[in-house]
Amino acid sequence: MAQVTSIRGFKDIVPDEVGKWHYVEAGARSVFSLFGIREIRIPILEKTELFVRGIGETTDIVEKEMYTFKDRGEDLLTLRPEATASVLRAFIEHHLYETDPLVKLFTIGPMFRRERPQKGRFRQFHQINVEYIGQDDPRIDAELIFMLMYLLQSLGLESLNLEINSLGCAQCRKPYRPELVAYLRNHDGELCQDCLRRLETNPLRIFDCKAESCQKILVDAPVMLDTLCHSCRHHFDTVQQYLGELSIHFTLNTRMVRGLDYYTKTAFEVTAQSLGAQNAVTGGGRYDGLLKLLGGPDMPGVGFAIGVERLISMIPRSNEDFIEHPDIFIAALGARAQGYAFLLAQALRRAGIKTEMDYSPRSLKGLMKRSDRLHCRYTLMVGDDELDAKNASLRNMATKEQAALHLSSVEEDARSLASMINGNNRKPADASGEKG
RNA sequence: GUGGGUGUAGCUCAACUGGUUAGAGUGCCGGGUUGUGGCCCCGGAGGUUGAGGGUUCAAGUCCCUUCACUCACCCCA
Repeated sequence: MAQVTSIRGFKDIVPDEVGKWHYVEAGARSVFSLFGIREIRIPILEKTELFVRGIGETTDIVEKEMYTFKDRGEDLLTLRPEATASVLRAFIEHHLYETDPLVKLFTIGPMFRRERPQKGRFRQFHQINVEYIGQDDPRIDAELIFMLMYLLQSLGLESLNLEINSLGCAQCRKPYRPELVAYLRNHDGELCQDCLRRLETNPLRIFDCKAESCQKILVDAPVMLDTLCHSCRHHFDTVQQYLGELSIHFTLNTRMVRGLDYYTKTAFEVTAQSLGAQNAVTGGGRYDGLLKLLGGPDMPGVGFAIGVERLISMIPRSNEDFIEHPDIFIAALGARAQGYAFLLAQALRRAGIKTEMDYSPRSLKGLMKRSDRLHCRYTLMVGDDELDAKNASLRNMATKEQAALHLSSVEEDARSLASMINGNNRKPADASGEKG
């Protein structure tokens, strides 16, 4: 039979890799709790309209990357390509703005975009998403960025570049856009094919173009930052001031634009060379008009998304560092001993001891070898003889020391093994403290 | 969607210009005297060489088609 394989761009996360995922998720959750950011869980499927309105009709995501299909009725549904639109939809739907002036939310989960896979880019990928909704004080932007950098640093990531920019508000953008378009029109002979197209759809993104000819033109192009209105200017200055006081190093990238239409004012990205062409670990920014656009109250918000696969690829530790090892392996020889081992294993697990055993009749050597391969801390050796003599031996795999264990009942044996193992588990300071 | 690169054992890779039964390391299973792991030694299992077709006395190797993976463009986390 021909085997069925996974879908292109959809990856399995195998057991050896899962440890890093737990590490990242646990690290994120612990930082979020310090900042009072609460979890929200939202559906993977939404009405297509949510993303069309939220992300923008002319964006690449909406135009050609979404997994959209017709439900049995009429509704067009889409597998979410990002989380912000859904989080805001839920925020509005549950009137969360009535609960607190500033609502801080995070969510972790898979996103879907039908792009050609490459390094750091998959069709199903995962994001850690944070949104601060309700207020637009520049200190909120600064805190969000501070929190993000603190999280990345606490996960052990190095050589990251934080870039920030301001995209202005609707008012100050209005005069800027025609100015930029006019400038580019004067040079349209030198623009690449893609940029000629962008000139019509979303001229801001020409700044992202990698073609040298285009970059040359952009050197003298008018920059958004120079045309910010008074309040946007002040907002951005304050963000930078506080980042400075928090010792967050950043570079001002006046040419950074984000790919989603909803961003306003503060925009930021964290990139890393080692990621290859898809070098952004994180991106985010402010989106002050988005809630209203989605039919909610006219409230400001700011947030970011971390690409979990990209983040994980940068963690400077091996998968093995995160693999959990069993406390004890029960090496049973003989049919009766195996029966005893089976019951003892369940009792030990109930007592909180990570326990392994083997269900096939193997030699003691084979059992020891398996215990070793699993990196068990102890091996309990018990054969039919020991069972009769009520005496098994417990081997410390690291020190090779063996101690005799008097057997009575399964429950009793589990209890004494558990206390022996937990006893040796204790740190010296703890142990001395409890001895008295 | 467009280009480049690569598909051989579970994993990492060999196999001169086409030439016997496609190899090695690692992992897995077993053994090295009776019941003690890591090191060493020996043995074993495991491949339709991604798939399909073609050229040839002969194809892992050459040609065509197709699929997958991968990197880049594009785009973004």
